[in-house]
Amino acid sequence: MTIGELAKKAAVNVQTIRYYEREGLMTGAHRWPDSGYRDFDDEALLRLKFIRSAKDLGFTLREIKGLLDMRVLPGESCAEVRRMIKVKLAELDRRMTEMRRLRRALVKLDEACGQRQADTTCPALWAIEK
Amino acid sequence: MTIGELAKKAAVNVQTIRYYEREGLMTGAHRWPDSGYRDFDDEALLRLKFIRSAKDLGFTLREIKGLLDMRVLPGESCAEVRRMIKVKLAELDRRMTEMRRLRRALVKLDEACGQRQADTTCPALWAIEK
DNA sequence: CTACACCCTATAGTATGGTATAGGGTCAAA
DNA sequence: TTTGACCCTATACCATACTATAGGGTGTAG
Repeated sequence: MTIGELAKKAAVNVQTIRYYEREGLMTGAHRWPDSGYRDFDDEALLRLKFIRSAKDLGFTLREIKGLLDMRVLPGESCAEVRRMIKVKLAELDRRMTEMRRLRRALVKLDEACGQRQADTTCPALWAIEK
Repeated sequence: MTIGELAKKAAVNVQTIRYYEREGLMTGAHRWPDSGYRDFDDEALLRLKFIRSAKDLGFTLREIKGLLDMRVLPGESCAEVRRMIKVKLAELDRRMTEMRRLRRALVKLDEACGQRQADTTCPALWAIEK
């Protein structure tokens, strides 16, 4: 598929795909020899969707590149990759804990809002988290 | 406490606190009349820590300002705030689902790495998520 | 009373992650 | 064969979120 088709399917800007290529996140797309047009396959679409969802989770492009590069080639040891996976899992767990904390605070604020007297002020979110 | 003490306690740069003030995230600190020095209390520290942890979760400063401003004053209705809380909760839940998905993919990659033959290549992370 | 670590404002500079534009080539339908 | 929607590279520009610097004042320990 062309870069325009890929962009449409993944709901990203064409320039963004070219930018990801420059930054080494979308690697070596096949090119048509005559026109020089890029030609993407379904794997490229999966890869691009992965990049977007990881970015949505707050990972930087550098971190996402790290995730994408987590591959062990034939003959190599996987010790290093497995160590990196451990680090990423710990980070993910830390974030999920923070998310649950914020979630609890929002629910509490909602309850406090529902029960408050008309002449009082809602508590602040930062004051709810402990 | 002075801005330097606050910065140290929250592990942020002094300039960052002044920047948050300009952007309306750290509101009206008390000032010493003679020197014009800012004077922060423990609430300011809580507020600042809240900003940092929300930022760590991938929220933009604009969104964090929205969270901080979610207050209902005496006499006002809380309907609008409660609607915003609902939106934020939905967003948080969507992100947590994505995080669990990435977590599962990482665990699977770890397993695949552990079981692979020495002459094969590890699967890619983007290919594991379905 | 001076030296040094702090504080102030204002403004400039940086990194990240795009987005837009200029200037030009390609391809398919009418 | 021309027209319009696409593609290419290179470069400029933008918003966000800081971070540093210039130029100046404050406060306290020796």
